[in-house]
Amino acid sequence: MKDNKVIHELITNGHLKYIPHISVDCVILGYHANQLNVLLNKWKDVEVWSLPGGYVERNESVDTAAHRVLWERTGVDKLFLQQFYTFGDPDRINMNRRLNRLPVLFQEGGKELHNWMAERFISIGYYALVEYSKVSPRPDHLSVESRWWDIHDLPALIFDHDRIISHALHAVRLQLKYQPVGLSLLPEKFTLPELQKLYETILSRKLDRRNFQKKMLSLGILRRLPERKTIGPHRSPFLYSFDKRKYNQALKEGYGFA
Amino acid sequence: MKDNKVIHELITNGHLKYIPHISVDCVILGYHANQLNVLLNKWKDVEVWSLPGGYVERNESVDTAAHRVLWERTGVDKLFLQQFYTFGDPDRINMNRRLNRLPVLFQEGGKELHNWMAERFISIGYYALVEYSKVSPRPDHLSVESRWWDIHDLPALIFDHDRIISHALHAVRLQLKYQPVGLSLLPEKFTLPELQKLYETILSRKLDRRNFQKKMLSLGILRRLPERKTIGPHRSPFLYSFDKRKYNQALKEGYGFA
DNA sequence: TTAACATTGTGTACAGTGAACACAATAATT
DNA sequence: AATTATTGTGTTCACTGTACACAATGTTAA
Repeated sequence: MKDNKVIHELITNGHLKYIPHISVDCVILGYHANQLNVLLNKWKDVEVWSLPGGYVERNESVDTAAHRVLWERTGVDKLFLQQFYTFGDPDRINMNRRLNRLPVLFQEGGKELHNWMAERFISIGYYALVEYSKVSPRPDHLSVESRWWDIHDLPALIFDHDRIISHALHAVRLQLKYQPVGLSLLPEKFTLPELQKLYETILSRKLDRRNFQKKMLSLGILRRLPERKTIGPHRSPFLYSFDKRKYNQALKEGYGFA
Repeated sequence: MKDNKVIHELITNGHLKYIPHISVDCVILGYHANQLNVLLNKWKDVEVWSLPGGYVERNESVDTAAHRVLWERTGVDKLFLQQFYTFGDPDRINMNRRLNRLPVLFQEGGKELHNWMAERFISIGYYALVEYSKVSPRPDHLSVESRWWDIHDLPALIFDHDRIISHALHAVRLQLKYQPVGLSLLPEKFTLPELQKLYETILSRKLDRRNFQKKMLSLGILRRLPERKTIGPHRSPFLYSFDKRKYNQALKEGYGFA
């Protein structure tokens, strides 16, 4: 198989290309059907899933590495990608060891292997918010499958990846308080009820429709379009789009704090 | 010299003990005379200063490494130490290159050296708040001097350490909004005006005395003592101490967000 | 002894924000 | 034209933060 050759090359010579002991893990959040999803990869030979991650090239910025991983796993680029925490416990690799046998990385013919990829890694966590429909999940060489999972109904995860995900969710909820969210999660034109459902999904709680509208409009990052959206036997809501200049300004400066 | 022997050992064999390419930098903030200070080390042979930092042992948690650095440089332990960002630009090492000659790490007899310590480092930033008087700054083996600097009047700093410091200051100010600050910066007993001056110093702006008192007391982390402090020809303010249980609870849970 | 002064302790008034709630407008169906 | 579900807009109220007033107090100077 071609993949196996790539893996072998990575295991034997990867340490020349990449910085050892450092990895980047991306919590890629997609929004669909009022549900918040995380993109996960299934490992080749064991029943565990993991966050899309990667290594940092010897002369590459960590931010760039995170963007590269995102691009390689989703085909999406130029996205809001936020570093949120660095996980540096030496035991993190053993945390969720419910595996009955070791992944290919760590063994060969039943014998435990020692290569640079099986050693301790300090992982820098990033989260991204992507439009679900624009993403075509692609597994990496170590994985057989890549797909979305409901963030509240996750499969068995490797290492401390469950902890990384909750950390990321916490960071996203915090962001919601003082920075805009939605540009990369909604289509170009959207209604206020649609935006509200996104917020409710991220926060896992209901918001008051009227207060939400007032608040969002007062932020000044939305532009009401002359069109409305037909949604059935009810009043048609206005369509809105983000004022990208003001959106990015709010993203940079925040609006929760004086 | 003994130091030179230690340095030589570190340069030649350090990579066996420590994880390469990873460092920890601590922004240690001390408060004194209504001034916020940062602890800096002066490098041995060049006119630059740097943050106290260190490396992560092969089987050591990153958090532990940060605590160890703090302990080694200040003699203080069991402190509130907060990871705030990881700096991973490959060029960060060259950012403030106003050096006319390279530090000893990077050269020997005029020739540029290539050892593990002179390579690229990804640095995990921590900040700590310490009581100024309890600290006895101790230079590490690479430094000749260790002392406090006014955070608003810093000397020439190596690498991107100026950027790390502003990041840290930003993080501390954010913490002030939703977590208590002061337990490690003030003596056991203190007055409300003293606490207020600490807040004003961190935020670099004046606060209203009356509103500040109301706010602080409403948080429920202070205990008024029966004593007062004599401060001169004026009314004597009450002394307070932190209710450590409630303080730590507020530190954990925060109070700015519901 | 007492007046002056700087500083602290406590209280009040007002504006702005978020939360709870009321009602009219509207788009399709009956 | 009536029905129904949903949206757009407005009102009320409690709470928080901000601005400001005044009395209490510890020392110094007259």
